[in-house]
Amino acid sequence: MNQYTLLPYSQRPEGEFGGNGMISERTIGRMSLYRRMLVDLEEQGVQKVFSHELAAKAWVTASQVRRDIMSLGCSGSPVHGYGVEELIGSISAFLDAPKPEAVVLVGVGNLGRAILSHFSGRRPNLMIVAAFDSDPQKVNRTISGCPCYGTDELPRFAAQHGIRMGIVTVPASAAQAMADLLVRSGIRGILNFAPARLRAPANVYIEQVDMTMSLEKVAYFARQASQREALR
Amino acid sequence: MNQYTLLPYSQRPEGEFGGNGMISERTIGRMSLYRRMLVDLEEQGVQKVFSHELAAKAWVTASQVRRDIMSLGCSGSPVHGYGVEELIGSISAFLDAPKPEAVVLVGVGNLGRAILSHFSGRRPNLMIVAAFDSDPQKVNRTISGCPCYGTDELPRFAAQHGIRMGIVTVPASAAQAMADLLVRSGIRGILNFAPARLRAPANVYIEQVDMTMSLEKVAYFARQASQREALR
DNA sequence: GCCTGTGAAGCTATTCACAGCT
DNA sequence: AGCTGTGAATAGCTTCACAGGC
Repeated sequence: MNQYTLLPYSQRPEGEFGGNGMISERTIGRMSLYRRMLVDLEEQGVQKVFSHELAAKAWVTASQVRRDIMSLGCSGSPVHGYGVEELIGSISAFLDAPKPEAVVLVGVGNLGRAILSHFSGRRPNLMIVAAFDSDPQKVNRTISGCPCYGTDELPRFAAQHGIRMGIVTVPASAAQAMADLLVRSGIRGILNFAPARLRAPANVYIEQVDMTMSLEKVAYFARQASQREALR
Repeated sequence: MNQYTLLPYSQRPEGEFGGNGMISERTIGRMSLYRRMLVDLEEQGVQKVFSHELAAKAWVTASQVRRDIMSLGCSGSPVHGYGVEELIGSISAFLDAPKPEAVVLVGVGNLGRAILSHFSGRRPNLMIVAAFDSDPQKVNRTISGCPCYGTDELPRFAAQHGIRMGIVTVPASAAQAMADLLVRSGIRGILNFAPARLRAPANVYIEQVDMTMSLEKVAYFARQASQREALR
């Protein structure tokens, strides 16, 4: 048994993500979702919103919305609902760091470049400030407005800029090595697009985005749906 | 209340995805994961595997692995574990359609192109056979080995080729319209990368890949981790 | 009437724990 | 001794249902 062995919930190091009394991982995800919807509403000039309206947009139940908002410590009026601006403020105060945060990306392939351009200029408080790649052809260039360096410069760069988050878009074969490098560089959260389960010490949060798994899930359920229809 | 209103579990149209007696959505995802790991093992010449070995690779518990395999109707020997090849066969028989399936992609932007090249030639039984875009500049070209057509040709193409799955990589503002188009074209499963909650009739399965939400989750938990450390 | 806030109930997913086997 | 298969227990998440308010 090494540091990476999965422990049962009860034995995991105290304060595991989403654990005891804290707000759950699922709820955090929905907060992000609600905020996006609320920002849309605000742009449309809407000032008040009912839980069932937000629920319809987010494709969850109204109870769920009320629970989530409750866990924020926010409250609404039975007559007018929740204040859109106030809610955005509360969610942001809860989700975001006090200052904008810098993020690095490792692996400047097709997917890496797509993600660079996807996030470039999007979130002002979550910015990809540098990309890293082991291919000498790619370093010391600017890609989608983002400077690209060699992976050997990552530890120094991360320390210098106090980076806490990294995005991994290297091939599966290199993913674990890059994750280890990120962890050694002081990173505390990794968003991984490589089709490999990364392991890291318990104090590093890892979010897996597994497109192959997602596509296979869709394939399975699409087939189920077709078959059910054929039965009727 | 329209066709898109979210119903409580108990009232949803019978045979909802993952419902009654069926194998759960989570389990399906893990099947895909296990298979990938098993294929790796097979390539390394490994013939037998214990639940705890697979569990360590997939980053889940051994109980979980045994349960999942049980739900496949597969069984192993207490002495040697599970047969790698046999397990791959059972998972594939369960997950895959009898024949290779064709998939379309809508939205040939940066992300669309990245996904085209990501999946091109990868899964032999899940192939993106065509891409669609409303930009006339992009149509009638080949991108990453995949022909690109105008979105107006989608219904005909889908009907002709019996397409059941679509990948959406258009901007959020166009996503719902494209989902509607896919549904009208007979699609039964959508993998959506746009930061918008798509709605579709209950017989269409939708998998959301929300990169912004994922990144914000990572940001939140990375910050939590740092703060916990600072407390010590 | 129609909303919020929330305790209680219900449901699902995961893990425990151990019989059974070799 | 060490594994699988699985009923039972537990944990976690979502929804119900209703009091309280305007």
